[in-house]
Amino acid sequence: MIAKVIVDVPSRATDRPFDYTIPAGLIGWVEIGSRVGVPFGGRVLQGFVIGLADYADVDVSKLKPIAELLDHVPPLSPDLVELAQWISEKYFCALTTALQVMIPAALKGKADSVVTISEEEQDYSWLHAGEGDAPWLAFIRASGGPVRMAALQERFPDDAAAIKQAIKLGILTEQVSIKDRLSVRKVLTVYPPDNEALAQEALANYSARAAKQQEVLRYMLENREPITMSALVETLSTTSGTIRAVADKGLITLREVETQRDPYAGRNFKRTEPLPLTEGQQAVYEEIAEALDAEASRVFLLHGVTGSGKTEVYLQTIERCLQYERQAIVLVPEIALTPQMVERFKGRFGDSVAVLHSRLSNGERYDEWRKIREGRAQVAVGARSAVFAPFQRVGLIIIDEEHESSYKQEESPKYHARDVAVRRARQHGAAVVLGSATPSLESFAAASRILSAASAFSVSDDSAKSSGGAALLPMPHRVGNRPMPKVHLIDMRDELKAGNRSMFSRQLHEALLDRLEKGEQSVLLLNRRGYSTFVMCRSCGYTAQCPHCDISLTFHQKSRVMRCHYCGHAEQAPEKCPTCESEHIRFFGTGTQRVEEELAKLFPGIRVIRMDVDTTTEKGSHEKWLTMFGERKADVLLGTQMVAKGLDFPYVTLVGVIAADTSLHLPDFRAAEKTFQLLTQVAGRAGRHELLGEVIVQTYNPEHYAIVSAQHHDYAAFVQEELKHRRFMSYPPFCRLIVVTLSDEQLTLLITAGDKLASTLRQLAYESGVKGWIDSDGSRFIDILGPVASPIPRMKDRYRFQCMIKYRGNVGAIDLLKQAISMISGPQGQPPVQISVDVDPQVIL
DNA sequence: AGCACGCCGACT
DNA sequence: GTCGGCGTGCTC
Repeated sequence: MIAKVIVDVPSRATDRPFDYTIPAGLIGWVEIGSRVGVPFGGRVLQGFVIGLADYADVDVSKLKPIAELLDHVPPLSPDLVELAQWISEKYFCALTTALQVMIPAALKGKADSVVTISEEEQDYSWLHAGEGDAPWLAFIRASGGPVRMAALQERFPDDAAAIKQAIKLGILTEQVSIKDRLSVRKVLTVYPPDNEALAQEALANYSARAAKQQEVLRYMLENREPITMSALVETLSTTSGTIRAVADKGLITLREVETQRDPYAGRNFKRTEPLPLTEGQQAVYEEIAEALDAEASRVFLLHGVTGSGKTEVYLQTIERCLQYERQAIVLVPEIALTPQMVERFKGRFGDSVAVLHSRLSNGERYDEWRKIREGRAQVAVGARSAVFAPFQRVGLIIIDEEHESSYKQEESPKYHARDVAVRRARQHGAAVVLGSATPSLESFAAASRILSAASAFSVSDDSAKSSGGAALLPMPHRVGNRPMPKVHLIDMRDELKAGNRSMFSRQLHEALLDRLEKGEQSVLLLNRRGYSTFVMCRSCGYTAQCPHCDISLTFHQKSRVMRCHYCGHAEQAPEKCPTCESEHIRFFGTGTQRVEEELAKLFPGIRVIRMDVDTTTEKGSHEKWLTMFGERKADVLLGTQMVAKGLDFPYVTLVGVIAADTSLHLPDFRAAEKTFQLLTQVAGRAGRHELLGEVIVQTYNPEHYAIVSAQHHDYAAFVQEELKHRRFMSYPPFCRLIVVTLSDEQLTLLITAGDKLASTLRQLAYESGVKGWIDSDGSRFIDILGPVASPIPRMKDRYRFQCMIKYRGNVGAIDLLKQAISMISGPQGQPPVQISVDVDPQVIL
């Protein structure tokens, strides 16, 4: 039996299966999806088995056996291995990279080796200048067994060469194995007496001086249940020493017991029952239920206005799904994965919910993952990567706020969770529900059949035969028919004309004052996308730039340090301008900070919670602020994007947007869409309950369609206008994009390679039979733009150029690109410069 | 990615 | 004469 193994080296040259024999002892254990340690080029690496075969593809004499099997149960299943293969092809990454994102970081094994002395009685004094054994050799001898290589290196850092030599000469034998980074958590547990008669007797005869010990013993005899040491200490208000003393007498037993970490341990989630559905919810529910009943892999776009009760629909469709003994995955944008959100799922489904988010420790995430794989959880709620939750039979995948760009991973593999979800659902015959108040144009186009199916959904690229597309399920009304909040646009140019130079318009000022008097709460959004805190000289215009990347340094108030977001370079902020020596160097602090100061000035005694990167980096701080706000310990919640998502506070009756336009004019074709989405989302935070809500939007572009449509809660109007622009400019959803970034330290090399890639690609496209490569009817075309300097032209001392490929229809763009790259690469496939590919990019800044 | 093999400069 | 620079090639 031969195992096809993908080794954990993410490079083009090794991105293919290598064959290994399976040692007799492991036959039957090694499966597709197994994680193994294999000898590879003189060392032992972690690898994944992606196939089993009777015969090897290479000469049998070259084969080596698998060195070890790393898990009893394979961490991946065949369907996930297949999904990884799809990801590596579609998103242009090494297969091992795709496999790695599917397992928790705790299982990313690293080689760990031990050495032993091969022949004990030899005289090795010749190894070093002195008498007898070298100190490191003596150390190994003294230990009497295998010594960890890492320990040896740490203790004898100067003898690395000698130790290596000894291994080579066969004096030392090295044994390598893969060690996981995971630690199983153990808890010291107290067990009741085995011998009750003896214990009863001891209890009666306990020395009067050991009352506490007696109490411990009595407790254990009465309760007869194992209890953790810490809990026992707490209940009897004693010390572990006392308990140990009882154990030393042999009356009770102490044992280390493996436990699961539960990040939500000790939290009681109030059980909730399904709510009666409104007519609109019911109709949507039935559509989805029908697909669940039929085990049909269908995609639904649930377009529900803010406050229309999407979550309740999710909960009830999940319940339906669970009835078929199939599992459900719920994806939520990281930032919306708040305790409020988790509570709703835990409240309905209790312990069968596993929660996966980035704030968990490696160990916690591993335990939640195991809970899923071992069938103890039926529902997984999590961010992007939860789409890989290792369920056996997925019946339903829900993607909440499907338009969020955080579903696209920006590092390799640069996958989009929405597209992966659709693909995974197809494997399992599962339904996909994409929910949003402001669907992405791509999803909306797919659902409303504006375009031919083949160009609509990313997934339909590889199967023109599948109908692609999605079914549109609208929920246009709020629960209880609550009105949408009234949105006022304030033209800030008029404010300036009227002599108001403050960042608050007179209307917003008044409204804030009003809420303060009534004791109601307000949310203030500072739309700060694309604007960071930087250092600038007011006299000469100098701005502090990173010496390695062409980008402004970000100023951190606390430490007065300027830092580069891309490479981490940091330096002290200067006292005076380094070019003109002027003292007028200004630090433009975070926008939110300035707003906070202004608020304090205008409204003395106002209680403000500020949420931005500075105040929410600490673990749990995000929750802390929101809880405080929920308890009405503040009048105003001020923040960036993060205050716009999924929050639901009954006393919020005013939402103010300080500058709606900041994201409108970014050089990104999605700028208008992002602005519309943000305004709509944040407006939805107001008046969700009994109290009516009001929204005040300050802008310099009160006639822009993105802002006007948001004012009228008119998604359809926005889409109609935006689609016109997209069609005219040939952007998604009217075509698909691939951005290829080339980077190198040498500019000349880079330019040559860039030109070569683009011309090769154009030639290939021309030859590929897309006649004239721009098809006149527009149903199929491919267009190659560039190379041009990237928006960040230099990063980490490397220059960057990019090409953009626009295409539509089944033109095999990814294959053409693959071909072109291999044509400009060397014989081993080594590219002349570093090439990184982003398929369906979300941010084109 | 690492590591070995291999062909040209400054040293005991 | 050798030690060692890192270019090229390979890892089942």
